[in-house]
Amino acid sequence: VMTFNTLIKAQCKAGEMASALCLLKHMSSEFALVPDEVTYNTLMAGFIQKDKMEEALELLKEMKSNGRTPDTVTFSILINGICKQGRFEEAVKFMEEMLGSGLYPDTVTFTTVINGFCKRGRIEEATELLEEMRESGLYPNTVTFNALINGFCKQGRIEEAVKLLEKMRGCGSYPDTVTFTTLISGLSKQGRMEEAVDLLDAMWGSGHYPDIVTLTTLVNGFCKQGRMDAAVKLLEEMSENGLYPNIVIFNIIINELCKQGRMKEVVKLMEELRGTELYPNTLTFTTLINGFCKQGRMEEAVKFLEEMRRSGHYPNIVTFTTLIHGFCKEERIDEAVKLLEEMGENGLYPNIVTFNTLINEICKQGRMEEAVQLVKEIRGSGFNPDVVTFNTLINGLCKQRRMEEALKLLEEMRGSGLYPN
RNA sequence: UUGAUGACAAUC
Repeated sequence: VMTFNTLIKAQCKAGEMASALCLLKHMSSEFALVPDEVTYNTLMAGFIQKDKMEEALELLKEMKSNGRTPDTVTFSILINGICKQGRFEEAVKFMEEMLGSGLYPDTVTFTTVINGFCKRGRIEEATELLEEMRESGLYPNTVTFNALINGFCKQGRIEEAVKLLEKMRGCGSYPDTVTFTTLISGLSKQGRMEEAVDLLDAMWGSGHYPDIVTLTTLVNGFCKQGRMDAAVKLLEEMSENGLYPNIVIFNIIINELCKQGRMKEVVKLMEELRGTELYPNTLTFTTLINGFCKQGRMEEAVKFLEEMRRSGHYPNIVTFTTLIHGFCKEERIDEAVKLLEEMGENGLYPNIVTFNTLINEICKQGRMEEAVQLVKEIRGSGFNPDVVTFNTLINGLCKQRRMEEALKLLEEMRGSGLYPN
């Protein structure tokens, strides 16, 4: 069983859930092995990682009907799935249900929910949960604090994030490479590159050495500031420390070249990547496709979509939305619609960004009634309009001098817990 | 053998 669990885990890690399920079938049918808690937990975690909650719950059922009892790990996995969907009330309910079945949420369970709150910018609730955790006798660890620090950084609240370092020590945990990188990322996003580099320098003395993620974070920071030279210099320095560029670094550079409209160089770079160990991934291709879309060069964008598929990478929702936006911008609506249909055929569903893209297009055509109607439908299908949705609609109305309606939407926006930016 | 934290792509 352990052997199969290991194999199943490997498939899950590779995102090959169909093969993982295949292994589950085989272990009982061909080898008369009985899957255990670990088997099911592994599979459920694999599905959650791919945002496939339904399938995870299906496995939970199967697990129970095969006489296996969900344990603390099972609950943590499912709670993670619920948090990823932003359904925190249910997550908390799940934690209570745990207690009902004699299981106690542990540090990982709490950290999962704390991280969920942080990811959605709900820091205050995350902080409350930290207190609750301590009250119930559990010790937050480095991961718990890292999640919180990341939450503050993502909101641009770096000073508060730094303050958490002291609290961290007070709780007997210590910062690690992730802690430093999280702070460096926060500083970089604010354009505070000098401080970010200071922190990098401090890492060497702390015993928590920068890793490839730290490096990519800084390279991205420099590129976004338009300081490619600084990025390249850092890459050279770091290669002396044994840190070499990976595909993420190239994705960042490709993105920057695209932003500068240097498409010839990008295409050349892509060719140079062939025959190296750096394999372009979905993000590489999507970045490139976006570059061509932004230049209005849709034929080339589509050409790379095909190349992407040929090299075994599936376009995802971001890829499709990028192309749909590109076609809309060029007023080639028929082709945009065709892509929407193709998405469905590929088992991909529009997300809020896709909808915002469509709403924007409808607004630009001055069809405000239809735009508002579409938002209603989106709501009905379980999506929450976000800040961009409202901005798009408000902008559309303002362009038509329909200020009363725009102001009404502003209120509606506030009413649904969104902060106008 | 299973669960939580940091980097890169799309919309206003």
